[in-house]
Amino acid sequence: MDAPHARKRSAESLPAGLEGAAGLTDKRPRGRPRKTVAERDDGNRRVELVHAAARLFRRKGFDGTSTRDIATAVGMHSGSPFYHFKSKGALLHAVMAEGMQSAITRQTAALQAAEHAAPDAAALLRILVRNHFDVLLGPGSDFIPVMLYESRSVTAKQRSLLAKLQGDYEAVWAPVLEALHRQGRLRCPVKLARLLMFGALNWSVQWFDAKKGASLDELADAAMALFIGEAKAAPPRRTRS
Amino acid sequence: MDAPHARKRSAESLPAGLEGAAGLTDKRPRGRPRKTVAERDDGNRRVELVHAAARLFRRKGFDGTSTRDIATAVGMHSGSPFYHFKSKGALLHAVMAEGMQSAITRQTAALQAAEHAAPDAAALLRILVRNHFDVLLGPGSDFIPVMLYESRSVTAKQRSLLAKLQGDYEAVWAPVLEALHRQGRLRCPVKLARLLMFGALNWSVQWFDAKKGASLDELADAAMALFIGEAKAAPPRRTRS
DNA sequence: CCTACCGATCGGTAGG
DNA sequence: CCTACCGATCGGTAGG
Repeated sequence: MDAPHARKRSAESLPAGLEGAAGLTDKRPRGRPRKTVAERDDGNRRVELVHAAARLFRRKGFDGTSTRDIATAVGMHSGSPFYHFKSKGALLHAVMAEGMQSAITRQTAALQAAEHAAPDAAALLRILVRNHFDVLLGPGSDFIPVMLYESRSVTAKQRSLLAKLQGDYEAVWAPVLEALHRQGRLRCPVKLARLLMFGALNWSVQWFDAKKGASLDELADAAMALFIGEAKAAPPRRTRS
Repeated sequence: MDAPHARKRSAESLPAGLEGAAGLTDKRPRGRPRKTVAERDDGNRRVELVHAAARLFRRKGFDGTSTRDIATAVGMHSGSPFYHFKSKGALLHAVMAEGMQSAITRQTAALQAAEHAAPDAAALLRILVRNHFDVLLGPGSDFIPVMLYESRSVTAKQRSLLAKLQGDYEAVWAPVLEALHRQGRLRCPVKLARLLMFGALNWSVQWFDAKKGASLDELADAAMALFIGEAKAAPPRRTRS
């Protein structure tokens, strides 16, 4: 009978590039060193736990996932996650907060980079929409779906912390939507427009299939066409129906 | 110590009008009679269970609701729901299937009634959208939200049964959306338009608050304006910004 | 539909 | 981070 606690590294929960080099040789030149006395992996195991929790919470839901599931996924035993997180709910909050932080950073950077070249509000919206789809549906993106669909399991204190992050995320969109509204291209109160648009985008988590159907670019085009009646700045051809 | 199984009728789970008369007097003229030997309440208790399950599944989720919760809500003891349903999952399926049947019937009837008077595609879409909001957010509407947000807990066989109902529901919308697309008022592939629009509508379950903010009519107006750029057939005034 | 119950599983903890 | 464990709760059932 094999030892049930054989350490299993989950490659997919690590940033690309961190794996690969290590593991090819026994020497592990600069990778994680052999564990020595009084030396711990510090935050690394914590990061692995958060990634595993995100994947499981998304697939099975918060209530449907046991802390034992999460422990097994990173090669720990049942009680060990509580060495890193004081409760299952704290793990959920870590998933959500990290997902929001990452999304905010990403959208802010994309917008700032684009504003140098194309100060057109529709083009900026398209960037936000396209990135939003990537955050929701791209590879390794379990954090935001968990944030969106497991909010019921969050405590009141956690909820108020997350509300601040959600406000920051919305604040990135606000000036773009207001500009479009001023131009008459968004024919709808801005606040309701945002809620309805976020719904249209977020719902894709329920039906999107990466292996068939539209690509994320096509999704973004369709959403833009639906919301403000134009897919791109310069449509390659015009179809007459 | 009171008997823990004092029968508690849950008034809110009954159609309006069924309660009220009964309960005011001890004679219960025509209401549910005293239970006599070999006489059961037949389907009534079953209906109560489905309603209580819908409410609890919506508020706490399928995994977060125990069959004991449901039993207590209708004044039963822990094992009794399994006299009516063979499993917790069967109760979930009953909630979803009943919700879909009801929504399909409602939308079909509304569309048929309207087609006599106003064969305008935009007006028909507005009816579908308004009714959809009512099904999602109106009083006593827990069934469809459960259908939408607890699909993860459904078995493969149940999923295929529900997929047929979902297809029927989509079929009600299809001709309206196709007409709008032909008229150039829906600038987006019809299939993607349906998915994005349903998302925009369904997401309202997450943020709508009946006690503040927009009414269901205002929501429908905003959605119509966002999707096809017109809120009503004859806008009362035009705002220039 | 109640009573009484079962085996399984769960979040979490003490102590090392 | 493992070992060993606890009390609570869960879906479900037999037998009436």
